Amino acid sequence: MKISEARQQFISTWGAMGTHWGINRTMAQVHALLMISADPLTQDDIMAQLNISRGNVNMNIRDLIDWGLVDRVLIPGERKEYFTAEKDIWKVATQIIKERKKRELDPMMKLMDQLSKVEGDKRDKEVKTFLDTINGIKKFGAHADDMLDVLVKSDENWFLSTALKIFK
Amino acid sequence: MKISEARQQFISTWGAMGTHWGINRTMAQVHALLMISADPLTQDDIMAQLNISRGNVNMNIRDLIDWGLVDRVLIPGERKEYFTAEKDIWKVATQIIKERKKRELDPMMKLMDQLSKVEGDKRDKEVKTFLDTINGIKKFGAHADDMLDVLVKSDENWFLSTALKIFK
DNA sequence: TAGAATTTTCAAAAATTACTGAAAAATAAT
DNA sequence: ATTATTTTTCAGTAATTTTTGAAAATTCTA
Repeated sequence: MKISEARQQFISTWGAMGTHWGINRTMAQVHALLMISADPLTQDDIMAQLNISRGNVNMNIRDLIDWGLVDRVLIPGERKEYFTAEKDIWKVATQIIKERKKRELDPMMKLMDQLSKVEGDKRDKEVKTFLDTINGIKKFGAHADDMLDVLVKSDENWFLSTALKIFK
Repeated sequence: MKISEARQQFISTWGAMGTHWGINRTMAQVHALLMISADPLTQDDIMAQLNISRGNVNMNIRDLIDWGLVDRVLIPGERKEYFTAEKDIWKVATQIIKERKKRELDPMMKLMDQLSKVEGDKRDKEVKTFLDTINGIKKFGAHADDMLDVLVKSDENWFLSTALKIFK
């Protein structure tokens, strides 16, 4: 397989995978392209390589920056903005975990706290089942939260080697 | 907050969350409804409670069964089929992890293996960056695979308490 | 085996989400 | 301050995904 074909394949698959993870196809493709690009790219480079419009590139790049996965790079003497992606996959993963925890787990747990205050007789089967579910999620969420914090704060080698030694 | 309102809120939020996780809104809502329902429900119950069509219920229920999150229940003497969801959230989580590993991680790793065989001079910057990315993902994926296996096979209390004791 | 109840399928419609491209805003150069 | 370059916005359009509902298939009953 030739390098150009392999690159295409990677971008396309990473994009398809994105849709399974609540990220839109194009955003994942831009990310893939930047990950395998040795040097920073401009909006025009990305437009050309992925065959998408300027507006589309602009919006997805902004989202990627919000996610902390892409950085603006200033090249001295150049007028245009350049963009580059974090290439260490462990850092990419922890960054995604950190963001999703903030955007999804935290608000979900806040809601569970509210819902667990529902009024009603706990001997009522409907109320009991509801509260059991909510409280189960609360407990699980609290554990997950703690573990993800540890995971995100630790460095790759320490975490993975320790974890595997112990759990395997 | 009254129980009926709380239930609605839970179903609606769980549904919205689903869309962030590559699951469609309705499928997540059906799952939410079944989790907080004390007794098994029929397709008609679900249609009525979520205000959706028969075909929609049918397809989403089937998907949930494929995911291993919902089971058909036979009630003696009843003609209709009943459905129920696993209520232990740890089991729900491990089931989802197991399925996603199979559907997403495994094929992705297979692709990385192929792509790492790309032909080209490793001193070429383009080739080197590509291979570094691919190999990084391979290494990361292998670790993740091992850890998820342990996680899925262990029981909740053992895993969470051991993990927290060690890593906190 | 015929008829009734229930489930499944799937083409068409609706709803949602993503993309384009041109105009406006911002930034830099002269 | 004017012009040139680049970035950003966003209304309209396109593409994709989800939902409906009625017909077909299946399953059960007698």
